[in-house]
Amino acid sequence: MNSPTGAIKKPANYLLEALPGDVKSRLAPHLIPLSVPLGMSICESGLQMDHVLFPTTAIISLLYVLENGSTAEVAVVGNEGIVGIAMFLGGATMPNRTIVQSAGEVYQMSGSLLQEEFNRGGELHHLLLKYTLAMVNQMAQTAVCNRHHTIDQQLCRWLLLSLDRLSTNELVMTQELIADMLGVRREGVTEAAGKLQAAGLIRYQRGRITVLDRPGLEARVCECYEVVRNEFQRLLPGVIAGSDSGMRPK
Amino acid sequence: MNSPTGAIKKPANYLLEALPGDVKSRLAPHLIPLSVPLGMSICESGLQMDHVLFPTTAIISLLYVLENGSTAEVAVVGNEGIVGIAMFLGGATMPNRTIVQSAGEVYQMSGSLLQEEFNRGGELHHLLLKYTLAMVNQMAQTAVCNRHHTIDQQLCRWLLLSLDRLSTNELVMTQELIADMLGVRREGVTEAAGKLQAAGLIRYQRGRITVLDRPGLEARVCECYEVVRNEFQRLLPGVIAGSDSGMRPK
DNA sequence: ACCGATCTGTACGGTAGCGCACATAGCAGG
DNA sequence: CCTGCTATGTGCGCTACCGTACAGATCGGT
Repeated sequence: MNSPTGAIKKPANYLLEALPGDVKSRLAPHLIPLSVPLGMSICESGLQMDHVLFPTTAIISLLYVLENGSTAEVAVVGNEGIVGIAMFLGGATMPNRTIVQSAGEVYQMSGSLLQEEFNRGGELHHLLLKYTLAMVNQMAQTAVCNRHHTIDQQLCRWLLLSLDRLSTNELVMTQELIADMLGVRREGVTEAAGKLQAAGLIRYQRGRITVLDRPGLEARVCECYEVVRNEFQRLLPGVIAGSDSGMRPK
Repeated sequence: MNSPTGAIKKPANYLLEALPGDVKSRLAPHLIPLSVPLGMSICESGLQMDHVLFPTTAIISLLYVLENGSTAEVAVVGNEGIVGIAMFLGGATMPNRTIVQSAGEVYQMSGSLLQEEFNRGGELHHLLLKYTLAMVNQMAQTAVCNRHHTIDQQLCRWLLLSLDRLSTNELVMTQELIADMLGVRREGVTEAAGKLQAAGLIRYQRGRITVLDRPGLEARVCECYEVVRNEFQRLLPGVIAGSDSGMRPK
C-alpha cells in the first residue's frame, strides 16, 4: 500500500505496515513468522503469555469461557491487529481463551521487546493505543449484539468479520466451532446457515463455507458489523482489514 | 486507606489517590469538583468530549444504543475509575452514551491536560493503561454474561456493582432505568426484583432500593461479578471500589 | 386533600433459542 | 468395500423472555 515499487508483497499485518520505516526496521529482526493450525489454543484463560502475535493470513479469536463451559467470542483479530494487548497495557495476562479461528501465518514477537518499543512513546505507542480503543469498541458492540440480535444476524456478522480478514471467500470452519464463537447451540447455527444457503448466499459442505453473495450477507447483517468497521476506519485509517468490498456508511 | 492520620477524609477517587504525591499535586489545581444529577447525560453517542471525569460518590454508566433504541450497559465507573478513556487512547470520542447512574460528585478535568500528563509516561500513564485493561475485561465479561446468564443473576450482579461504588446500602434507581442498563424489559426487572424482595434480600420502594442482605445477593450472583472484581484487584491492588465486604476468591 | 404523573405489579399469548434424541451424510483408513 | 468417526439435518417439548395491555400504588405539587 505504501510500497513505491510494484513488487509482489508477502502477506502483511497492516498494523505493522502502518509504522514508520525506522520503527519497522527496528522490529523486523524480532518478528518470527509462524504457521498456526485451525483450533490451536494460543493460550488458556489466565495463562501467562510472554509474546504477542501479529496475524497476517491467520485469524485469531478471543473467547471468554464460563464455569459451566459456555463460551462467547468477544473479539476477533486478523491482519489488522495484534493478539496480546494485555502485554503493553501492563497486565501480562487476560482471563480469556485465545484460539486460532482460521489457519494461517502470524508474526510472533517477544512481549518484552514490544514493551520496550512501546515505552519509547513513538508511533507504535500511538497506534497500539488507538487499536486498543477500536478493540474496546468491538467488544462493547458485541455485548449489545449478544443481547439484542438474532442468531441469523449474528451469523452474518461473523461471516463478514471473517471474510474481511481472509483473501478467499472460503472459510474452513465447522458449525460446532461457529456455535462456540457465537455462544449458541450448534443446531441454532445449522438452522441459520440453512436459511442463508437456501437464499443462495453461502454454500456449506462439511466444515467448509463458501460465500457466494457478499452483498446479500451485508443486506442481512445487523448494524453492529458496520459500527465496528466504521470506528476502526476512523481510528486507524489505512489499517483496515479485508478486501474493502465497497461497504460504506449510508 | 493510605492516610497515616485518623483525619476525616473527603470522598476520594481511588485512581487519583493511587498516584504518587508529585503527580497528584500537579493535577490537583485542575480538578474541578462537580455535582451530577441522576440521569444526566454526560455525552451522547459519538459526541466530542473535551474533558474526563473522576467520580468520587457518583456512578457513571456506559451504554451502547442500537438503531431500534435498545440499549445495554457495557461498563460502569465509580470511585475506582475514570470516564473518558478514549481521551488518552487517542480517539477523543466513543460511540456510546454515558449517563449518570447514581447522583453524586465527580472531579472534572480538561482532556488535553490529562493527555499532557499521560504523555509524560509516568505513573499516571501506567495506572490508566492498567485501568483500561480492567475495563476491557469488564466489557468482555459483560458480553458473555449477556449471552448466558438469566435476568435474575444479572440483576444481582448489577446491584453488587452499584453497591461497591456507594457508601450506603440504598440506591436511587427505577426499575425502568435498571432495565435499560441490563438491556431487558422493565417487567423483567420487576419480576426479578420481586423474587429478591420475597427472599428478603432487598426492599423496593418506588425508585429506591435498600439492600438488606448483601451476602444473600452474593450467593445468587453469577460468577461474572467476581471475575471482574478479581481481575480489578490483580491489576490495581488498592484501587478497589467499595467497602470490601469480604468477598474472596473461593 | 386532591390531581396528575410516575412508578410498580400482573397477566397472557407469542417466540427465539435451549436441551435432548436421533437420523443421515460425507470422509478417512484399513 | 466396509467401518467408524465426525459433521450436519431434523424434530419435539420446554423455558426465559418479549410485546402489549392495563390496574394499582406512591409521590410531589398546588
